Amino acid sequence: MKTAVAVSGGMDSLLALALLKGQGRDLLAVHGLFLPPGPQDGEVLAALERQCRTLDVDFEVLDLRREFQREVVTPFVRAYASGLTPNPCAWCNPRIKFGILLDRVNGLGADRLATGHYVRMAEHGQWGPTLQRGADPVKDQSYFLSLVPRDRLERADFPLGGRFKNDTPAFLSELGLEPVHSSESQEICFVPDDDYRKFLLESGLSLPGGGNIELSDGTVLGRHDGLWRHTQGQRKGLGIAYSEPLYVLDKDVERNVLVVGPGHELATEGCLARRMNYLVSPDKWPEEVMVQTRYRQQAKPSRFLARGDELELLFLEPHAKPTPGQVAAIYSSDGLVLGGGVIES
RNA sequence: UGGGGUGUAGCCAAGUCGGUAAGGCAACGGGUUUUGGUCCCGUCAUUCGAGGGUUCGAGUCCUUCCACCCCAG
Repeated sequence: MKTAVAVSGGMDSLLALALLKGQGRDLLAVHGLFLPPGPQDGEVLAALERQCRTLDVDFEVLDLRREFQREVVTPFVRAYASGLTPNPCAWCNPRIKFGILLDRVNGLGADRLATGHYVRMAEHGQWGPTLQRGADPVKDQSYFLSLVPRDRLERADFPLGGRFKNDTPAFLSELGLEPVHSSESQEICFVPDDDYRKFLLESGLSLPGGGNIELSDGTVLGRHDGLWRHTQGQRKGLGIAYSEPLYVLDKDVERNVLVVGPGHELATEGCLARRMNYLVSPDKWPEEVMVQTRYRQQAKPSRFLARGDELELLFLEPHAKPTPGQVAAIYSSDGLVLGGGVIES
């Protein structure tokens, strides 16, 4: 029984590897290649390999660039072009990491896959193994894993789930380990300079052009250069001087109009999520669930109505308008992930 | 051409009995952050349409001119 550990070169996956090694597990470190070749690749791979040798763990490199392009990058670009705001990190987990990568490590003799995510798998009395928020509330990444199917999560290990991110650097140096990448790479991993607009422009896909910026009553305030440059709830970048801050309320794709308004107009009563990934069958859910429609947002209480792979949510507290294309993660009040889906409207 | 109104940073806009330029928006910079966003912090008028005058001191008073707006015609 062997466990594969996905190592990126960052400190979290390194710690995951070290912790599992300390448990005496039979390990295989795997590094997935997702991005087009870069100048530092050779160096990074060599460093990773050295690191694994030090820890006495076998190391494999898996080329998943094609798959990543097909499953994450291309859908990302298409989503923007069609007026949605995609969440590539949330897709990468079910499709790549716990999808294709997990399949590939199976082929290498590992039946489980461990990652450095700050989430936990809890054993619930009635629901069985269930995804749970990480112990560290500021680092919890369960939102990004809510689209991963349950049978996949049951084959996952998250050694960092009970730990706090702040402790990680010190703990690593105690172990005498140093990450290959000194800095955390945030933002979208495949978008250079954190500039998704430039990335879209260079993607070669034809993008919709400019149109009006209007208030919800139809008053024209200005022009935009393409709906894909904006997203619901966004304040910056409108370039409109008004008596108060204006936020994007809606992207009217039909009319190519960006609808904006003051902050209080962002409030909404509910939303519809589709392509639901149920980690716990909704007929077992409590009457009231907690819904998170953005990463790093406080989950809000909500009622729900499940219809097949659609979930209608009725917020019980004021809630900022969710963004179509983003993920709605459903939690129990004690932080167990009941499911996740893609926001439709 | 008569009558009225307005002119303060990119936009909106406070400026009281003259005392040495609020605030909001936008923009820019930074922080937070495994998506987009949000949020937080910081920067942003030696100058108040232009000239002259009164005054120790004027955006604030007087005056001339200019520009724009509205109602008349």
